Amino acid sequence: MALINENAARRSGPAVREIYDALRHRILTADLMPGTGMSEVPYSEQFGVSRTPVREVFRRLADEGLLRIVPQVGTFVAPIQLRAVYDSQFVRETLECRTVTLAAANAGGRARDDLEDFLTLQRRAIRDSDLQRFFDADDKMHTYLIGVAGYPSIWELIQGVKAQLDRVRYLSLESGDWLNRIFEQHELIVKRVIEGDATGAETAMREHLQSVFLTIERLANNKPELFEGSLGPHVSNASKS
Amino acid sequence: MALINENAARRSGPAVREIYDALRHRILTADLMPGTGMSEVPYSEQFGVSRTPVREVFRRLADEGLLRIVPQVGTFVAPIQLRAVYDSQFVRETLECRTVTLAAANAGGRARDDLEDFLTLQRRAIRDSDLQRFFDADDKMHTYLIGVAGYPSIWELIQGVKAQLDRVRYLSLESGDWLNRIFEQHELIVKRVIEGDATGAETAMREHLQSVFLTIERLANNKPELFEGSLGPHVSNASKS
DNA sequence: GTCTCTCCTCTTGTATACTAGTAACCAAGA
DNA sequence: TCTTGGTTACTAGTATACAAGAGGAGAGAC
Repeated sequence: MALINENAARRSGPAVREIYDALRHRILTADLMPGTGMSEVPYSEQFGVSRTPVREVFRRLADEGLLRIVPQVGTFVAPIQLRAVYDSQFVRETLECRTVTLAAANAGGRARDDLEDFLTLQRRAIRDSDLQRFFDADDKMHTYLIGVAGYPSIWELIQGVKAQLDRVRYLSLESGDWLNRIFEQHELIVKRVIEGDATGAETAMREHLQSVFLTIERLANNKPELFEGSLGPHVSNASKS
Repeated sequence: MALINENAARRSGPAVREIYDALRHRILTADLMPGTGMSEVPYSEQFGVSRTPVREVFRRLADEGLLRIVPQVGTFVAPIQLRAVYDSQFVRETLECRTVTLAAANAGGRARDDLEDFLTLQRRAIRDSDLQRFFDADDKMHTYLIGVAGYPSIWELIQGVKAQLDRVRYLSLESGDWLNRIFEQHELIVKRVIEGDATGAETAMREHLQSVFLTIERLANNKPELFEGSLGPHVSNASKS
């Protein structure tokens, strides 16, 4: 699994790494829509390599829940499973709320400067309406906070889980005002971390992450064809053995 | 990563699945010690298959942090990285403490019966000194509690993270009295979940998981040659960009 | 004795050929 | 018209062959 080791596919040959990054990005940004057929041969031709590295990439993306490999039939872009999205949100929220608490306890003067730099980056990205750059700066800030908490490597794990959330985020194509609201939430988080207000930071982080989650539920209601599984909240399931 | 989709290697051909299970178990139980060389050819002969499925298994285990693939050189059983162990513990503790809180809120009459069944299984395993059976029942109970909380699929994620902890657990070869202590902790958790005492259940779970952690530090002190990286606790790292 | 260069062997990375299973299509019959 | 049978095309799974790099052993020079 992704924790522990540096980056997932980055250890392999250059072909694998490149193809992995490209395909993952195309899936997350919904350039490849859920359900799209993905058989190995066309992509090996497209990237100018043999089936082997493409196959390795497919396998890895399937492990991440982004592809679905059906033996002897084909490989398809996985539908967005609402259950998986809910679970991913739960994991991310639980871990990041805990780490931001620790971050607030740990943050020193240097962290203050660094965090303000991240906010500046985001402010500029909004000014230039550069969504990708904003998302990058967003990710970097979350990564940084987890590092300040003392557990930098778990960002890798969150990254994997977050893939499901990002897919929805890109699909919902949000703009303008929404970015400002996210940014204000970031400001509040940073403020409380710098102040050392652990409880307040946790609250701010939870509200932040949950507001992103609202986007998801809105999309699930508007475009149910992209999803698989019911929308209902989890029910206590005490009947399993 | 591993969340979202059912089991990791279970989707592949029978060869891959079988080899994956076998090798993973051998690594976790320290039958294959950290540092052992693992080149592809001998194992393909041993399992009577070609390099391809073995290679796929190696890559998957490398993703889990159990193998380390060095291109053009060889593949080795990964050393136990203390940092990774600490991080794994953090993730598991954070997630399971949260889920047990929810479980305590959700648990109904059926859960009560099921949980008591799990305890009975464990009691018998201890009576028979059957370590493997105890570990299995242990895992099943944790899985069940996460299911009651409403997020059954995140057990997959914890499972992956837990691999690092399990390696240490098997290496330290604990016995007798230790099992009883674990069992008592389980009893306390179950008791509080059934009572609906969310806070109490969380506390019990945290103490339970952290006690496993003590084992780790003991082993790290006794057999440092199996480990890689320093033993010190995490330090706030606010210097990263 | 020691250092260096070369070559050989072993490793993983990649390409290609072969196997086997699925599904869709089409035709023949009721 | 519907059903059923077989044929065909396509898929992923596996085996094997080849390429490229790392590392160690051994020979030679100093």
